[in-house]
Amino acid sequence: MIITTAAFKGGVGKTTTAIHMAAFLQQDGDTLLVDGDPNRSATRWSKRGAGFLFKVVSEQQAAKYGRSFKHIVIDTQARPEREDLQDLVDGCDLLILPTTPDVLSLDALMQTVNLMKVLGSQQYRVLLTRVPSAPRKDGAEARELLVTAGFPLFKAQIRELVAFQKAALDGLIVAQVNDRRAKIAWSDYLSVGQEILNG
Amino acid sequence: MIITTAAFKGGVGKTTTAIHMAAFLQQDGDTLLVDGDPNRSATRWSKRGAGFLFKVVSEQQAAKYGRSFKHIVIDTQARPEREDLQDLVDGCDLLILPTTPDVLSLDALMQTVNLMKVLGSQQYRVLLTRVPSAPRKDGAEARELLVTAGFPLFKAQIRELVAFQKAALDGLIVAQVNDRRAKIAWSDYLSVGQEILNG
Amino acid sequence: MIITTAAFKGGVGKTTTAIHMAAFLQQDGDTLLVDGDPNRSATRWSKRGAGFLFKVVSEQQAAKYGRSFKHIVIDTQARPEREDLQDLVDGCDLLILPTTPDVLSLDALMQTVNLMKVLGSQQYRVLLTRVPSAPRKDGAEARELLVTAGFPLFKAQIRELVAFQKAALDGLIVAQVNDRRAKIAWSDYLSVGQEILNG
Amino acid sequence: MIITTAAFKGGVGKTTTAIHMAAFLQQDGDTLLVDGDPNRSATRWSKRGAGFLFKVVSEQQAAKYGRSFKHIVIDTQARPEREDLQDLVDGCDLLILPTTPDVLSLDALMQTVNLMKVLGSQQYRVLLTRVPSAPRKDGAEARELLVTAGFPLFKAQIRELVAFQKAALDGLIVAQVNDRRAKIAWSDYLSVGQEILNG
DNA sequence: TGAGTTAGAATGGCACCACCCGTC
DNA sequence: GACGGGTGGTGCCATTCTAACTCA
Repeated sequence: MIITTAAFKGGVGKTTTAIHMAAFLQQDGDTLLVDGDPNRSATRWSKRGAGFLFKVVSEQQAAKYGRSFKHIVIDTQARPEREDLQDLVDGCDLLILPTTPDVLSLDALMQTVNLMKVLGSQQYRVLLTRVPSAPRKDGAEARELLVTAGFPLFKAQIRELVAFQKAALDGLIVAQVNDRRAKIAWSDYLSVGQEILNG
Repeated sequence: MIITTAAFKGGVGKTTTAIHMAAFLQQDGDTLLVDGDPNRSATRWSKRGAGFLFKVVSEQQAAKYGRSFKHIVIDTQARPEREDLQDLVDGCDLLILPTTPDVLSLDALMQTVNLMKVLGSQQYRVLLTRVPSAPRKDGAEARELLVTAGFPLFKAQIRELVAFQKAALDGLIVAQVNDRRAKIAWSDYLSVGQEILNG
Repeated sequence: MIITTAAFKGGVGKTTTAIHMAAFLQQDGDTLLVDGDPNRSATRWSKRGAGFLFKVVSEQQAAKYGRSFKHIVIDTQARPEREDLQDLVDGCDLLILPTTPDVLSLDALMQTVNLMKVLGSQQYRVLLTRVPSAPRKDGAEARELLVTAGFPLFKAQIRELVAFQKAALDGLIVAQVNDRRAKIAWSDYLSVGQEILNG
Repeated sequence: MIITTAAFKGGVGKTTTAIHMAAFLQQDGDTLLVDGDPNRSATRWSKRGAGFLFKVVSEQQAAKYGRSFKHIVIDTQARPEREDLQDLVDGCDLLILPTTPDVLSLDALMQTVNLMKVLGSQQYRVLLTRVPSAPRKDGAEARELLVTAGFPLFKAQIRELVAFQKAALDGLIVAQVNDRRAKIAWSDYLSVGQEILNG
């Protein structure tokens, strides 16, 4: 399975999503994470820690490792052009578009991919990330907005928790982090993964 | 005075900073905000509301309006190349590099602009934005990290408050927002402005 | 079902009524709002916000979308001529004539549509809008006046509340507005809708 | 002196303003009020009472009475086209555009007459009418909005008071009405008049 | 080392108060 | 002059999360 993550704005958890989707798929079989971000965020994340179970390579190395992995996750550079989107969709089994529930991110998302709404939800889906907890209603409001606008949306969403910060800092998967809510954080991405597998 | 905002990662408050610095300078004289972001975030922010006191134009219109304004704020596109940075610095009186106190943002910042540390703090400065409130220590830790690494840093920093979300949603300056903490949010940017004026 | 709103004087809540009747009908099935007002008030209202659940189109587009919607609400231009009224009635299942309980509005209404009183209340009805709260008696007096004059009148009436202002400002249905009395405001239009359904 | 009132939306106090400006000018010399509104609101207002000190005629009679009056006030029909505006301005000494401080009225006003902002404030001015009293801030906010947008605005504004309703009901000038606040209501229009005379 | 507890901060909801107007 | 109602402002409380502390 090939999963690609893309975003029109930084800071929405694109790299975090790519890494944890790779960790999820690794449970099922050997997985390759292709770091296409010019900042090399995923690679540097990986190098801070003891390494992940899955392999992280740059875009240039992707061809070489190509088909020796059961699953591939591709973390693309930010701000794809509208024309690139179709290419991204064609190049994978599922394109994940993470977005935070704030105005600027939603605005950039909706402004750019309105034309994609004709595609089926099998090909791409929007994932709400960094959702603040109650009593804030950002998540619910953003969800309603996106559904009204006709975007295919994951039922699961990713909470905003410090465990993700610690994971990035320590070079770990969030499930391995020493934090009281690490399990909860990981369960969010588990839900996303199961939602993908169950269609 | 010409102030430019740039960032190596989205979602760090680059546009929010540009808009509020323009609002600050407008207090002193007519100010022009040049929206150089391909997402046109500042322009769209402006259009959601009743308009700002300062004028917002695209990069293409910038030359035309050029010198009829006392102050100019330039909101650049995300992810400048390292070579562009010197150009950005040369093209303004002060380059503001906003960053959130999380690993990925700090990582991208420090990785890219280490060469700029030879420049004086008159020419560019880093601004910590979206700083979580106590008991989280992200702000203090990031501050210590940046100071240790030798970056010129604003003493002032911008809190993470919903008032900024409401401002973006309503197309207003945060000071005009109907929110309990709107005054506090605006005072953060006021501090930045005064820090600039006082050298 | 096709509902049309018309008024002989602006500022009586014609557009507000059209939008909220569309929101009411949308609960039952896909609804189309045809914005026939030259000021494009409904369209501009819609565009200020994140969009409504129902679709808003101009009069020119109405034919195209025509029959793919279960319900249609038509917001006509102000000040129809007396002869146009019969056409308006013929072109819909129910013609709603909103009016505020002030002399000038009532005067314009009664002066113009006296000839319609021969029609049954199945075809058109007057809706009192922007009714001030007690101790003002404007609503009761206007109601008595209209009943005496033989006009079919909705038992329900719409209060004058700032929530409606906020809804117009934010591009939302009044039920979604952040206001203490938003629920009350919406219940007024709910009553109108139920009164229509119950004959 | 010739004063014309026009509005892009009904219910903003256009007729009320015309009548009271006529009453104000009558203090200085014989005044004619030309009722150009198809609803004949001013004429009907006049006939409900014992008559005004100034004369009210229809548009068709205007030419006949033409120059035998020192002052003329013209109450035009609602919703002038943009092209008509220049004609309206040319046909009088001062064009008054009354507007209520609500979104829909302000929207219609600003949408239509942006092109007039190049004219001097000697030729037309916007008058805020039906301004709610404290603690509501509608008036102040609308004023700030209009000033920011560059419209010439009367410093004076007309409060929303029942005295105006009673005046319309009884066919009187608001100063003659039996109401506790009638004097206050009249003083609002007095301020407008004096503002006109003092330039 | 791990679990439970407490303090601090921000948000959202609710209640209370002051102000103003209109009616009696 | 008293009363009722809506609006805006302020203050209080419950919720949630984080960090620090305590205890086993």
